Amino acid sequence: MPTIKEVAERAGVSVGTVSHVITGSVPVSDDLRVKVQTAIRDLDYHPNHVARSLKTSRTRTLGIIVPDMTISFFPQIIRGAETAARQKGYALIAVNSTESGERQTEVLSLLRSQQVEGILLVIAAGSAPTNQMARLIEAGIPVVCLDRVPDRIPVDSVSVEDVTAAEMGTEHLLQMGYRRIAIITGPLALKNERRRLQGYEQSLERAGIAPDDDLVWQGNLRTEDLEAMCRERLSNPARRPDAIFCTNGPTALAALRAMRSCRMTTPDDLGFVTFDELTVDDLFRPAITTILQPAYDIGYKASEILLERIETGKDRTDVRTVRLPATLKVRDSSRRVSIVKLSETY
Amino acid sequence: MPTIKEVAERAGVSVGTVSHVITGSVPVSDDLRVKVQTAIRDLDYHPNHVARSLKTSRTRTLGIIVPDMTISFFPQIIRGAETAARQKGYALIAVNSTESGERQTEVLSLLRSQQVEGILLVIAAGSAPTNQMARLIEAGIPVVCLDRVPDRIPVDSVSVEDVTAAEMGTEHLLQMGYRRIAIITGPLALKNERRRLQGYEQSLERAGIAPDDDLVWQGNLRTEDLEAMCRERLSNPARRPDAIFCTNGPTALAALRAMRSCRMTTPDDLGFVTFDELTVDDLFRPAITTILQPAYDIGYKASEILLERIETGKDRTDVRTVRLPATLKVRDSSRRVSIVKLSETY
DNA sequence: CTGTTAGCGCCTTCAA
DNA sequence: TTGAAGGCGCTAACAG
Repeated sequence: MPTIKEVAERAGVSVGTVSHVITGSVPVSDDLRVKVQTAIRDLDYHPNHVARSLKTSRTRTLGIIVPDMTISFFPQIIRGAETAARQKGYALIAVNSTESGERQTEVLSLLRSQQVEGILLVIAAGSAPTNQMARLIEAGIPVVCLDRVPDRIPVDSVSVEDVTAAEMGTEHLLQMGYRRIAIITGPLALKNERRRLQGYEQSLERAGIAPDDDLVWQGNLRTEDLEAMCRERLSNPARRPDAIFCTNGPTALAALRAMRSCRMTTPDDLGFVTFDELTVDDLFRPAITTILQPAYDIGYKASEILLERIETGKDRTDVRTVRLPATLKVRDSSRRVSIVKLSETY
Repeated sequence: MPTIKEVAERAGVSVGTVSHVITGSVPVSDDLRVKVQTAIRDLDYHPNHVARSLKTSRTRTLGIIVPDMTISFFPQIIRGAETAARQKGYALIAVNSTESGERQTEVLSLLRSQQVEGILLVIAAGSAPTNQMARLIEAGIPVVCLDRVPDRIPVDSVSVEDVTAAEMGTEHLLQMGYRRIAIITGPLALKNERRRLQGYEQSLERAGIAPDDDLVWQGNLRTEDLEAMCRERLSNPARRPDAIFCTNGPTALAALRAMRSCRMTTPDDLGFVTFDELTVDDLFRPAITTILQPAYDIGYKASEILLERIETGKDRTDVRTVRLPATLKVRDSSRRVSIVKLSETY
């Protein structure tokens, strides 16, 4: 790898001049500039970003930590964040925490060592991130939380309007005539899961339906556990709900698998609404009624806020909390099937 | 951010000693080591990776460039690559080329500037990467190509057994009784697309079916274009195929959309087989018969090869070409429907 | 406008 | 076993 010195030699100028050409910070005569540019091309010179960063203590790099890139919600966020970062000349490093608190600590440390100038964080479900985040912020590294917002820690965050979104889904099911609506949540340690539960409860209350603990199914994020829980809950016909509302994608997939093994289908046996797209638009059946989160926009917006923090070094005290609206995409799974139609299928 | 110097001061030792403790390269007495470790914790010190890299010219960082992380095939590759890298103590930076040659050049340059020690590359469809890659390799930066393998350039690569996989899909359709099998490919500038086409042709030939140019539908990777092409091809009943074989996921989605707008379904009107999973296992209908690529393994293996190159600085001349086997997952879309059954549906 | 030079934070001889 | 010092490649004064 050629260095700035070699470029200078080849162009017959000093390293200072080469640096001036590269950064554009100081005017250089046309003559020399051309010579330098030629040398750069001839040598296939790429400025050593590492050395530059050491000198300027600016890496122009952001980091983003997501639980698992193979869940389609997250790559969309990353793409949005990447686009916003690139527009400001920043690069984005994406890493997975594999939903593990321990691993999250590792990658956080990795990103710090890499001297990223700011971090976008989707908190791992299995983490108690309080200290970590506090230390980061104390160290002057801005953090913006996405999707999952921690309790009690004053930190910038971008997520969906959880309560409203959950109300939207629940009210839609109510309108379609469902009355015994079960909600399947992820870990209630996550604030956004609690908020979605809250939206559900508010809608029921408003509709004059008494809360029923039997219909609140709290799960973790492990597919097998979730599926087993759903199977068990569905196996008792007496207590069975007439509709299911899932607060996230993995939960919904587990619920659908459980329904299949119980030989139940939607909407024939159960109405069904979930957060997050499970498959590719509505090419496939059953077409699931879905609360769509603007994942790309969440990433984009979070990146913008982070960059603003970085570039203005703004006051830590005014925490920004952005909530973007979700949209309800009504499909087949929430269409109420009449009793007549139901009996016909037998 | 505290520096090694501050740690040294607080521990009452020299920076050299602190460095020795951190790297473990030189023995340090228990007494001083404990003091140093305490100071590190107290100060929440994280070694500056940038400075270390400058000194050692080792970043222990790999880069991976994919066309688009929101296509589910690629995150799986990334996860595999990340896991292999982590096991060797390397970090992985993932970036998107947005399927653009220009952007690919940019991110390649970015990764070089970031001093990554090796690059995993899924070539963007719109790129003529010959020079780029040659220069990288010349500069001593190892590259391993994944999935899409360039022509003519001797470079390590890991991909699926394209020919065999395509034969597998085609033969399955033949066995199910289909005879007019159309193939929809991506850009044939991509070698793996050509190889898949080749597998298809070989299978037809072996079955004594004459090649029919009318049944080879070459597309690009833009959804709208692909869909329009499929719609047009399907609109002429006389020349219509009885089955469709798609060489990649985006193509398959476009084909299915086109079929829907032509009011055709699979398997009723057309048999259907594609490379790559389109939706979540077989929860949804139509359940598409799929050639599954071991995406995670491809990423993992590529990472291993790259790391081997880096750590052994092995001879460039012995190019490694790894082909992993695909598997055929038979589902509904390739089940031949009898004429009787077909007429029943009307 | 151009050249010279002092570090950025760290690791690694080398000497003690 | 410890400490002192040079230098990785670059930028940003500063001097010319």
